Amino acid sequence: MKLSQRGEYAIQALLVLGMYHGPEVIRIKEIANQQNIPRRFLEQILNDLKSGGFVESRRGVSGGYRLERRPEEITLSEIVRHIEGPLESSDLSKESKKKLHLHSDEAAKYIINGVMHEVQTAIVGVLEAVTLFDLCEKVRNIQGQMDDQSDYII
Amino acid sequence: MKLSQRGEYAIQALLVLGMYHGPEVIRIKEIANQQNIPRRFLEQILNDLKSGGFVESRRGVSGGYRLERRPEEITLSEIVRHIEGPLESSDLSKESKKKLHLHSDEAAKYIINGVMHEVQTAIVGVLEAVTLFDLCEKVRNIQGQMDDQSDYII
DNA sequence: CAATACTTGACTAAATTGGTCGAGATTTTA
DNA sequence: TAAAATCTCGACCAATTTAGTCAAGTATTG
Repeated sequence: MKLSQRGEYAIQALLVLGMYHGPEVIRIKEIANQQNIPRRFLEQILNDLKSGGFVESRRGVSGGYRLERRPEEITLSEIVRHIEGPLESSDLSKESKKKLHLHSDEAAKYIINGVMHEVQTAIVGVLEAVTLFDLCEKVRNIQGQMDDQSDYII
Repeated sequence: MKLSQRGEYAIQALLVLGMYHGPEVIRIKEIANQQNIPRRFLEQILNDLKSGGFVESRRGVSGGYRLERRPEEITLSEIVRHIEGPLESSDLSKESKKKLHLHSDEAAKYIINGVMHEVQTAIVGVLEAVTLFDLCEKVRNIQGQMDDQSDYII
């Protein structure tokens, strides 16, 4: 599984909002600059994240975005699911009654689908376990290392 | 992760070849009919599988395809990797020296990449553990169930 | 040599991806 | 209250990928 550019940008944006999480709002332009994301594209993405209940916005001259929920309550699987579409496709193996009326191509598809469902479960397992907060921590960690060197640029 | 149609067809085709594995060769048309795969498209796919070392072919009037290796030696991860491209993208976290010269967008990308690498490892873990032989067994199983009912069609 | 089957490479239509853009609606602040 | 800054909404667009199709060729068998 590879993340689409859109997906990566979405997580980057949420990461910024997570790092500076508080009552204050952050302008789209700041996020775009800091993360080097095309501004207009980011608008679209943040809008999408808004309708997904991840962020809320304020309009007007001192407007911007902030997280709607706390970083520790936002899991990566939710984000990816919202932005890239469903992580799990319908599991045919649940409909075990139909199992007895399969043509041989259906049998093959059925079996393959079963394995792919295992794969999806594994993916969700990983993504479920990581919260936005976790990601922020990691970023803080490597930024801490950078402080030790004191030759970095932000 | 979702399989492309091409990927699903490839596995279906290999499954057929696995089920009837032996010295004999199976015609493309039979596979196409049995699995309901567009014939011309399947040609392309089998060709690809051939160059990947999964199948071998015989030309001429009694030609066809057969597995080049035994079903128990072909793992799903190999198939998917060959047909859908690399399962694992380069792991930035291995290059741990660079870790100290990251702009903040690079830091974010770096962290995200790390998690996605975990995801890929999980995916490979599942696919690695399943051989073509395993899939054949499963198909035989549900076909056995169908025999018990004796109202199925092939 | 005729029929059958794989081989190769070009071609195409439709969907997806990665953006861009214009015009409008809101809110702040001078 | 008007200007300026900011989000909002939907349409638009080019490039890439996906899912096939097709024609002409090569090999093998009977």
